[in-house]
Amino acid sequence: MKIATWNINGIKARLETTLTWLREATPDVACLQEIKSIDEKFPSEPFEDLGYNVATHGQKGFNGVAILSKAPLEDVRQRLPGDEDDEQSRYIEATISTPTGAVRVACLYLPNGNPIDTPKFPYQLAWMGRLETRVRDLLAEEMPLVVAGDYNVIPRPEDARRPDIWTGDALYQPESRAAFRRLINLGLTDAIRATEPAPETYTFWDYQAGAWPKNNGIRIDHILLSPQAADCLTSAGIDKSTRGWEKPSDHVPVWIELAT
DNA sequence: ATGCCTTGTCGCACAAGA
Repeated sequence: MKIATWNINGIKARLETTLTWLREATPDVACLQEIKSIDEKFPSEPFEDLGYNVATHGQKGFNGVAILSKAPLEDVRQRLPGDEDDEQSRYIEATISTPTGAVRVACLYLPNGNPIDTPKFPYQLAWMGRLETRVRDLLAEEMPLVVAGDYNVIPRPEDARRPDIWTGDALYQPESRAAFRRLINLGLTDAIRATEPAPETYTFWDYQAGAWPKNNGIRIDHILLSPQAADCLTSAGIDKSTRGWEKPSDHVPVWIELAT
């Protein structure tokens, strides 16, 4: 079973690109972030034509997440628990059944905490605390769990081409990196790290200042696996070439293959 | 230090992204 995640930066602007990638990569499950669309306006039909079931949690203009799955989506849950006043659409979960058992897939778009001297940074940290609580609860169910998405966290210096330029950025603050480590320390496996990809392969390159041609990238899109899922991990990768396509997203897809 | 691009918005400039 191939499970992928991609921050597409707008479904309206990226529909054809997303469809092209799906035809080439043929993931069984695709977690999408920043759909920037309300649920009613999400173009489900072209994805259904490719054989996908669609579950979305969108909002107007910003944010928004979706899960596409060739197998039926069960027990879909929208919103991250822990703050009833949080109006931002950044989280959706579903169970996907396979012949050998079920996998719980969580698709997230973790808040970008910038600028760090505004309420956005504590919102990011609080959101990460809620995520830790939710993952702890899901781990207790002992079902294979895949937590995939745009984490907006650079975990380590080697996850940036130039870590020095990120020192004042929310993505690279000691607090957000510590929160990411706390998540990992619940017992999750970072699939890309576990499979030792080529060095200096990132998942995001800014549109500005020639970041892509200079390979001035960062690794902020991650797929974290529970022990039951990590036991099934056979390969993982980053579809870097999509960044060079026409009208690209600034993120590229990350994927895993599970032997289920 | 800031903008550099890109997207979406009841556009005609601005917010937000990272």
